[in-house]
Amino acid sequence: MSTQPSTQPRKIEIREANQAVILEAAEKIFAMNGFKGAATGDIAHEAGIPKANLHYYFKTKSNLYREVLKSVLDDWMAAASTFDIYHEPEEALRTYVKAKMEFSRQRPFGSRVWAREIMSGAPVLDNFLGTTLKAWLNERVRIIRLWVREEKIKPVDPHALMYMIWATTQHYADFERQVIILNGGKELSDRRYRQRTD
Amino acid sequence: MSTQPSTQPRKIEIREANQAVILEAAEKIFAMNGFKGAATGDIAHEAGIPKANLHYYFKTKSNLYREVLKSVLDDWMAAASTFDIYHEPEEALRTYVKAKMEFSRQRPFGSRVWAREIMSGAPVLDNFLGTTLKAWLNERVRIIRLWVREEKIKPVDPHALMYMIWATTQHYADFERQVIILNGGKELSDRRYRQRTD
DNA sequence: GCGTATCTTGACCGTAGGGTCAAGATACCA
DNA sequence: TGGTATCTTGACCCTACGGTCAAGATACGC
Repeated sequence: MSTQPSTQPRKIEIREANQAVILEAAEKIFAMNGFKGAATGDIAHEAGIPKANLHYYFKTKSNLYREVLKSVLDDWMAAASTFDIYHEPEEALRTYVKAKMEFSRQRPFGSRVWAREIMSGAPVLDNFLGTTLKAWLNERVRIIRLWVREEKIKPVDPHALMYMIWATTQHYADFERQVIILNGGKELSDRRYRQRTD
Repeated sequence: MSTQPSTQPRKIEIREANQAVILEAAEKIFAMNGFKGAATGDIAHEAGIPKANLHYYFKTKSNLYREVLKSVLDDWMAAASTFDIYHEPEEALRTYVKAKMEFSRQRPFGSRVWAREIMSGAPVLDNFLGTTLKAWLNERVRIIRLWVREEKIKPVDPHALMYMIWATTQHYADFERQVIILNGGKELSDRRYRQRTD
């Protein structure tokens, strides 16, 4: 992307490239220490730029934090949308769980930022949880209830099922350290969880 | 406890009472903001004492943090020990899951301190995870494998099963805010999870 | 009541951290 | 080649925070 001579829109590229670098660094530092515990200086250091430069692109720490969360949210919702690709319970759940596992594996830091945000009382995400996510969950709950009524799956509490999926998939991102230590450093296959979901 | 006139060991009582108050406040603040994000001033405020007094009982923030973790650990291990009360899978798992749910419900802050510690790379708990917990887990894994071999339960990956239990029970403490918002403020029964564990 | 040990607290210190600024460097367009 | 817009950065400011201190208050054994 940046190996081209110097023909196309450069200025914008600089801006976007820098923002991307900062966002990535921020995601990592926020994941490590939470919002209050994260230092903009540390983020800048992680991004390989001086602190003042970071503040040139993101006015405040809060702004930066919100941007990180927004970005994580997008991925989260993308994973969520896979729930509706298939109409049969087996396929739908399997696909969704797989997408969520992918998310945990590919954005462990983002996942942890999310977790920390919720643990802090969701000061920023509160609104999203109460509106978008709640609506999404209600719709999926409706679908699951339908499956149960049609006897396509064993009777389950839909909320409990969704929470269990979230909890388990998230566990591998958030508690990575614990899992790694307990497994003696090995990685895991994710096939098994999908079996247990229905 | 403190309504007695003034007959028994008072000095010690003062010390212990104050330490208890501070520890409780600390658990809450650490749960909210993590180790780096927590301010000793905030903890003191939460405990209703001046900051200097807090430092009289706990020399450093790290000391205090370690004490909180140790206390949480005790409860965690107590819950763990219920695994071995019964010898049949059904009872053993049911009891264990119930104990873990109780733990999540009664010490949500402690649970979050734990989670944050792990998410930060377990700087303090690292040693515990690698020794005590690992040993404990290995033994339970052995037991579960035995159950599978004896065909007492369906074949499962023991590690995956334990992680799922941990993840799900912990979810209710750590993501309390999310669960509450999504449920419109209602509490939950815990009966259902036990069913889904085997 | 007196002396000693413990406890309490406001004031203080040094460093760290969020954010600003103004002077220079770079890119781009004519 | 010059001019403008964007970018870069060291130095700086101010508040917050971890931790100390010393002077006073309290408890308690004698």
